[in-house]
Amino acid sequence: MEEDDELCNTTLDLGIGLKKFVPQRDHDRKNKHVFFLDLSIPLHSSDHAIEGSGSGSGSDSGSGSSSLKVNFEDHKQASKDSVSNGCKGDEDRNYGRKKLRLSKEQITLLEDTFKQHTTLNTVQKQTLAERLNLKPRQVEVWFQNRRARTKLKQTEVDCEFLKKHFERLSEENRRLNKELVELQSAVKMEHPPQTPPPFFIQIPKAAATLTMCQSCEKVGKSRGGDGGKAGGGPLT
DNA sequence: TTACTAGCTTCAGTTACTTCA
DNA sequence: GATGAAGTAACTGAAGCTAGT
Repeated sequence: MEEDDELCNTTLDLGIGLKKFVPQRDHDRKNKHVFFLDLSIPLHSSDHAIEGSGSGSGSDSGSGSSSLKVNFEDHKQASKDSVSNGCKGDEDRNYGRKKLRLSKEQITLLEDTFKQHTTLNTVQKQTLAERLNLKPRQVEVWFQNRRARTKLKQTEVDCEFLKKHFERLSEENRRLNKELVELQSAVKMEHPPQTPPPFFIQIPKAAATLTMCQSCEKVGKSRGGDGGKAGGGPLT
């Protein structure tokens, strides 16, 4: 019943289809066609997804015995001492591409900053980079990836919500159809000769042949059921 | 005013690397 | 120790915006 309450307090405004991407920020004015799943749902879970997600994979790992361990340990120490940036190579374009593992402290500060604003201007980026002993480019990349993770997480939450809502509507549709059939048979009993033409409420074809995005499939699989997978036809 | 260009930013998609079971 | 999956830092390319010419 908690779900019911949640639904009751929720405004649903959704659409699935192909449309022009509507820019949400001044600097985000791409006008390309994208597949969208547009929801205006104030979900508690959404907030959680944004606040509690990402980068939580214990980056402060002290294990490992490769030569890189030295770098990580050095970096950990360095970030504590604010001496080294732990960055390998002089170029941003690092062809060796040895990956830096950000320290716990660095991630904490990045996360805190991200909670305040998900994009940084040049000054903010520079300042943060100095505080973290990283290059501005690294801060920029982290924010890019963080935004991507947030978006993915949000999409998963939205898909999950849509799935539940669809199931709820399907159930209601079944119930109403059943009720209709019962009423029709009752009317038939009373007025056998003048039977009105029967009509049925059907689930829209498009809804019945929804193609699941990867995120939804993931969620569905992780829940162990059939995931509410409904057909395989592409959306039109 | 319009057209072009350079420099910047963002995003989506991908790659490469690390960690862990 | 080998291996595959998951997580994520870093890269690439496309596209939009702005300022300068």
